[in-house]
Amino acid sequence: MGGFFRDVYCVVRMIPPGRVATYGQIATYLGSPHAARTVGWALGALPAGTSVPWHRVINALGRISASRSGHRADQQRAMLEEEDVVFDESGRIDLKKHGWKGPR
DNA sequence: CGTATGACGAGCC
DNA sequence: AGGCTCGCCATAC
Repeated sequence: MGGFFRDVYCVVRMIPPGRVATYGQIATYLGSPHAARTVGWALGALPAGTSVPWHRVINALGRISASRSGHRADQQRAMLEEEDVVFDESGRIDLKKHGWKGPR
């Protein structure tokens, strides 16, 4: 289709509120289990105010990785807490509890 | 067409 | 448990 990005956005849009998915999980779903970095790159290309729930995507450690070049990490955490996602003392999410199991 | 980049992941120390 | 290194993939230049 238009490209890998569009596919990434399509999958991210499927993630329901209160659930989170990892970059690798999305990459695997798209058929490229080793393209996790590219997934993160696709999300980083999203403009502010996008309809894509990019905040529901975190790394395999259950942690937010967006703090690199912008304070979006703080915003991401706030948005997730709005959806009842729980963070532990280390700022990590329990993927066993909030992890997205995929589309049904 | 070759090199560099990037919101990752798994392995090793 | 926490931090560092190498590997992988899809765009940009």
